[in-house]
Amino acid sequence: MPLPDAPTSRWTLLRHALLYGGLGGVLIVSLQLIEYRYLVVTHSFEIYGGLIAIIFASLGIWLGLTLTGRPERIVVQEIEVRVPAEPVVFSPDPARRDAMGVTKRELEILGLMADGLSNKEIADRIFVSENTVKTHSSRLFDKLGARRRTQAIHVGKASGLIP
Amino acid sequence: MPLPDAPTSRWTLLRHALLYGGLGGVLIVSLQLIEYRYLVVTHSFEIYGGLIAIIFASLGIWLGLTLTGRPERIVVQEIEVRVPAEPVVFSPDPARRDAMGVTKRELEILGLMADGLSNKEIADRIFVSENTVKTHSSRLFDKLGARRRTQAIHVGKASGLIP
DNA sequence: TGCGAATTCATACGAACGGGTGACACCGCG
DNA sequence: CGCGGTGTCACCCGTTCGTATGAATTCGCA
Repeated sequence: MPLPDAPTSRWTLLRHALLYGGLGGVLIVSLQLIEYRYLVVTHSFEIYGGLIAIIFASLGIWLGLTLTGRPERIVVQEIEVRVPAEPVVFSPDPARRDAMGVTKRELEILGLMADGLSNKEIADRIFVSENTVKTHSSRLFDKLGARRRTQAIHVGKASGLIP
Repeated sequence: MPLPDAPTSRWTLLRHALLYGGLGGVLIVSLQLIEYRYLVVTHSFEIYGGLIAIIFASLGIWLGLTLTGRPERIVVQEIEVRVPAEPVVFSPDPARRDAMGVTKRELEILGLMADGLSNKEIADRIFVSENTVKTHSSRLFDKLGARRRTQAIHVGKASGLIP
């Protein structure tokens, strides 16, 4: 109950409801068939009722245990073992750069883009005109297969071009 | 559209449960009525069978819920998480989110932004209009102190809002 | 049950962005 | 020396983005 995002989703609930209904229908039909064919003789009601009672009681118990979910709470404790991982200082790897045909200037602009700078701000930062930044970024987008600067940043990070 | 992200309030859950339960009940009752109208004379025991089934199923559920001792087992699983390259397996931390007053929807949009999607693509992805995405992102920029989406992504990553 | 927050949608407008093209200069290499 | 790659800059045009404003609806909570 205290878990708001319990694994028993709405779908699970619905599935159980459907399963229950379906099983009930199948049982009723099959029991009727059985009764008509083999137990129609005498005193079938007792057998019939008994079977229904037993089966549905079992089914109910199973449902009671299942519907409410397993009464066990699994607490997952994550123990983080930090392995060296990436070097803290990002090294502008020329290999990755050349592999994609990205020039130094383009990579530089990509990094400034990732820092959230606009074209104008980038232009002022590296002392070129805004148009120059545009041409660089256009070529960069071509090489990265991106259509937006955000996409270029995403690809650049995924490719290890920028930290 | 209710994607699995939505919290799906308890009320909605309850409503669906009641709906399907009610449907099942109506089905059973109507079936029994039909049966009663045409077969009550010769097959009245089937009604009793149904009653027995319902009663024993309820009894079984009750049994399953109460009689069977259900000790709450707390299973603590300790998992060693080795971090190779990327920082940590990112978990959407509501604390960080609340600390900056960012709503779930805004955070969701920020994440899609960081994946390089345009407003239109985000709108299509989460089934809202582009204007809605614009509204969300505007408010998000206010809260993050950003003026561009790239800047918002940068701030979001620096703040641990997004991986 | 009422209220504030959250979500949704719309319109309009200016700013930023991206594509396309053309141009010029520099540098290294054959 | 020509040639390709790179860097720089400009213009135009269409798209996308961001802002402002208003409003309706739903949700969560007291």
